[in-house]
Amino acid sequence: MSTQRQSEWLSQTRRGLLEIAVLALIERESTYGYEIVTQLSARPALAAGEGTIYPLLRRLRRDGHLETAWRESEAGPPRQYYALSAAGRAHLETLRREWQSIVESVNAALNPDESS
Amino acid sequence: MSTQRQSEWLSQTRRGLLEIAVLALIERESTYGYEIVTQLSARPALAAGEGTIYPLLRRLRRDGHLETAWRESEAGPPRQYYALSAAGRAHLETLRREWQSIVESVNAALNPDESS
DNA sequence: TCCACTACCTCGTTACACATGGTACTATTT
DNA sequence: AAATAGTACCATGTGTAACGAGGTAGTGGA
Repeated sequence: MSTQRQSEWLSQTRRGLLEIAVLALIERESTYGYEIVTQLSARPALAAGEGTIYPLLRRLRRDGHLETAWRESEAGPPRQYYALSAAGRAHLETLRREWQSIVESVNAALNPDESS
Repeated sequence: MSTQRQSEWLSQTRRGLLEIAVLALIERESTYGYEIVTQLSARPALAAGEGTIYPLLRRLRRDGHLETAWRESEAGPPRQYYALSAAGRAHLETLRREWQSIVESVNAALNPDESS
């Protein structure tokens, strides 16, 4: 498989966006790294390989936004499940607001004076 | 003045987004670096200092997306005006589409099954 | 003369996406 | 029994961009 080559612009833009997307996925349901990579690959704009997702997850845990628990799988190696901490939920709410603000700003720049 | 301290997340997320915003501003009307910094500072989500904008403009010119011309100012030092090249216009159209796709993907992740 | 504003620029730090490659367990095929 | 494919984790090196800090000039007013 291997994630297909993305445009350089997309690669740069994904920074931060992946964080909000991953937090949202985990908010929906506690899950693990490999599954997140698989889910994201369904959306080309957010598709990211393991070399991106695993470091991101460890970073979010390091910063106290995620809690982890090892759980066995019926078939295959054990999985490390991630869940939002209280701080993580608050963080996601902040990012939601900032994301909203970014979308408005970029759209405003793209569509000059959309009067009314 | 000096651009006020932004969140780390915003700083990372701005990558690429600044490019589309700056190209859109220049598409609207040929302008120069200092003016762009001033205009962006009106939108906190996209506010960026000179240390960010000037390198970005030079990068866009280097890649053939912008053309430049020095023009005198009635008061103050001369200004370097930027305008979109044909390649720059095409590039902006591509980014518009990719941006649209990103917004849809992130919103879909943030709002699970919004069944009409 | 000094200060503030305009307008350009460079450099060093830091952070992150990504490709590559590695380990290990399970299940299926030969 | 050995090989293969799929699952699931991880680490390292490279390249790029945002940002802060600092520097150079020109203009105009106190």
